[in-house]
Amino acid sequence: MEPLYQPGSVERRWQETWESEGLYLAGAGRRRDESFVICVPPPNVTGELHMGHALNGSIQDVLVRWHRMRGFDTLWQPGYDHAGISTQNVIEKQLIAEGTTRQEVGREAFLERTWRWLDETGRTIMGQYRRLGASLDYSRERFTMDEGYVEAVMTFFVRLWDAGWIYRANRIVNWCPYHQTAISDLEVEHVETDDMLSFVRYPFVEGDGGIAVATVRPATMLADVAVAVHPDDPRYRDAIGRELVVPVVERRVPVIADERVDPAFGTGAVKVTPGHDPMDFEIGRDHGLETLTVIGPDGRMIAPGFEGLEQKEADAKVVAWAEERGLVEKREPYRHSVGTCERCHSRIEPLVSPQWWCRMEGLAAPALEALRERRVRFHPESQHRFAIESLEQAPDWCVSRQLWWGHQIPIWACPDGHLTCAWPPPAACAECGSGELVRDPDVLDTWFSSALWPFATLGWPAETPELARYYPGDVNSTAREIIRLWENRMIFSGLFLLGGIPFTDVIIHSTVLAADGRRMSKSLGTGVDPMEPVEAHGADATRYGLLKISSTQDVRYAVGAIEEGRKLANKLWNVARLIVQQTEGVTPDARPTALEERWILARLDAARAAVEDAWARFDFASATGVLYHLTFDDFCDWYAEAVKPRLYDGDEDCRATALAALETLLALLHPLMPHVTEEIWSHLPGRTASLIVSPWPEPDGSHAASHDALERVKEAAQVFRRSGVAVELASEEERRVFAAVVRPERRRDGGDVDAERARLRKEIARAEGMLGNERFVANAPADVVDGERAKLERYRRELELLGS
RNA sequence: GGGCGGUUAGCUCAGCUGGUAGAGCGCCUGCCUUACACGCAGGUGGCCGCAGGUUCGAGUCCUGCACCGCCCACCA
Repeated sequence: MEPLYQPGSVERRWQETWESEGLYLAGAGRRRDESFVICVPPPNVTGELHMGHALNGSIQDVLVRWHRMRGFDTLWQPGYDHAGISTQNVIEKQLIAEGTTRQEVGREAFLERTWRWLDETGRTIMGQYRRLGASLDYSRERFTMDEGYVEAVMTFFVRLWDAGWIYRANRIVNWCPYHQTAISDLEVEHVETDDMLSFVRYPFVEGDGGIAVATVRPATMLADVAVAVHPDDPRYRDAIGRELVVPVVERRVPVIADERVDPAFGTGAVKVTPGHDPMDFEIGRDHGLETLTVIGPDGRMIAPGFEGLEQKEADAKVVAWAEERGLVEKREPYRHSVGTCERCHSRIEPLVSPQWWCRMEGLAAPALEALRERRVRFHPESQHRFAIESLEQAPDWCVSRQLWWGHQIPIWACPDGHLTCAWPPPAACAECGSGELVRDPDVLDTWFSSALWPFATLGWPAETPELARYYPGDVNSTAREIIRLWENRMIFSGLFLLGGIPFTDVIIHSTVLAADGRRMSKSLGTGVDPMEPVEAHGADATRYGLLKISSTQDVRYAVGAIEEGRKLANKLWNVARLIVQQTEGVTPDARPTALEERWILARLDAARAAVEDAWARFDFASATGVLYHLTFDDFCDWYAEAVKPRLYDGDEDCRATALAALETLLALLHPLMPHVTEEIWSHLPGRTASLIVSPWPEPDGSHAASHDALERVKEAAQVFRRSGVAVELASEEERRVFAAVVRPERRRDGGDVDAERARLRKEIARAEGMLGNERFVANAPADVVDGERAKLERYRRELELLGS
């Protein structure tokens, strides 16, 4: 064992060993009937591990390893998401770079190419999880487009259809002109954008004057079917019911009244364009207006006379036309937020198009009940409330996407237009028996399949032994932004399809921001690859650091925390060297014969309880803190220092206990820092089984009383080190420990006695002040008052020892 | 515009149901003491964002204000 712990080679070696010896497999080390199940949030097949994954992986691995040591039948389910739009984006970019398009290549060839690319280049994240030491059961890796998984997705859709919750509707959707597909509200990213706001007057058909409207998109005037004003707006009250002429197209449109119009914005009058604006679509629907379309699926104009123009060109043409006729009142710069596609950042085009929708009431109700009854609990509590609110307000789910990469919708149409929804693929139309069926070209929203992850990975809809054993699971851990997209949908689909919740606890972990507080993002260049600290400081250190900084809110990435982890690993390694070197041929055995032995066993016991409590509350930062101070302060700086002379002397009880105490320390640290603890474990005498499947330490409350005695020694040592004055100790044992810790050769004479006296006088004055306050003594809890009395007494005693 | 959270030592952050402020890093002073200089011992450093209130006592509870984040939202 070298003095400097080198994580790199050690960690890789153990990662290979653990996996090849089957210690990551579900059920490894199982000693009891209960199971503990977590499924990893399936990362995109095309993705790389980012800091959020690394934190989340650390969280899940700690819980899995802890439960495995406690004897649970653990399963940590790995796998990937096919990530419809994201993956298709990658392949489409490649095609464009090659001078072609997906349309030219064709659907079949495109899909073939995607599969080939995935096999060659995708699926890198599970390798990175391995390097982090994540003990997933890699033998069970699943993919949302696996043959069996497709069965699950199709079955889900058919069940929804049979329940009557799937319907087709022509609605205005968020249309991405680049991907040429509808995307959900949740996939739209709003960005502040600078635009021009144009005020254009629409003349009355009869009589003079007109009404001016404000618009940032003059081109959409071509599809205007009305002008709306607020019913109570005095400026326009008389205009309601009159007709206006839309410039350029010279269409006659009515002035209508609608409460959704904000009188304070612009001119207080809104042009109504149901075909190209979400609010206008609703107003149009409610007033029975026609829906006109002047923009095509590629975002270019299709209006007569404007065909093929970019919208900006069309805007200019329309404004020019109106300006020539003196209808433009003014144009001014205007900053507002514009929806963009979160994948390609194209400006979202609100377009009316036919899509498949899923009604939410029937799905949401049981999930809401489960949340309100806390059968599923989100942590922290604020996220629990958010999950409930999101479900209460969940709008119908647009499940169709005009993509190729994904699960094609299992609906077929016959020449007469009858629809058949079935799986496996039907041979004939369910209504007329026609065999000429054409399948709907759309695919399902990616989240439609992710919603099934906790049970589709276990073989559902087949009734597999895994499903019986591991469903429902226990914990799900994920990022905040995914609560509505994923968590809520897993809960309602589990309830709908299996009649039971998929897990009981949802951990919403911190978002890891860059060190300067900005978001970690590739485009900003603020991202940090988690493999960087793993290579520099080790996987153990990285896990430690990430959990140390984690909290219930966003946190800043701090290398310092990871360096602290590296120091902890090194410290542990070295104290183990000390003990291992002095205990050749000794059998570990806790023999609490001396004070320092009893004390460290009590400290280990207390730390075990604190750590268990913190893990169980998902308070990962507290747990790392407890383990850090246990190792540095208690084990190394006090216990190891106190015990050294007896260890060198060959005291058998001391040596056997030191080994036993070290073993307990290693076990407590293992879920957090598996590699360094396993490496040390392997150097201990008589060790054959891996620490992974070794039992978690049992409670042992028998030594708690030694605490006070050692605290007295600590105080005496501190006073001595500060002032050079030796405080008298009561027992032989205490004096022995004192002598071991404050070694004679290190004693220095003198010390700053005056400073120490001044400090004590100050403390005494403070305590006397408090105890002199009658109301304090009368109202404060007894232990607080007693604590102050004890402090006061001690300070006086110490002051006396220093002499005045 | 709505909702949630933050403001504590130079930096990053802990402080549970109110009891008189802590950690790590940094800085200062000693130490290469045969486990570890990725170390040991000791120390410096805070009107706990601002203003009120409740209380014997307030980072801790209440009210208002000021900044800073995040999420959500159809303001043309």
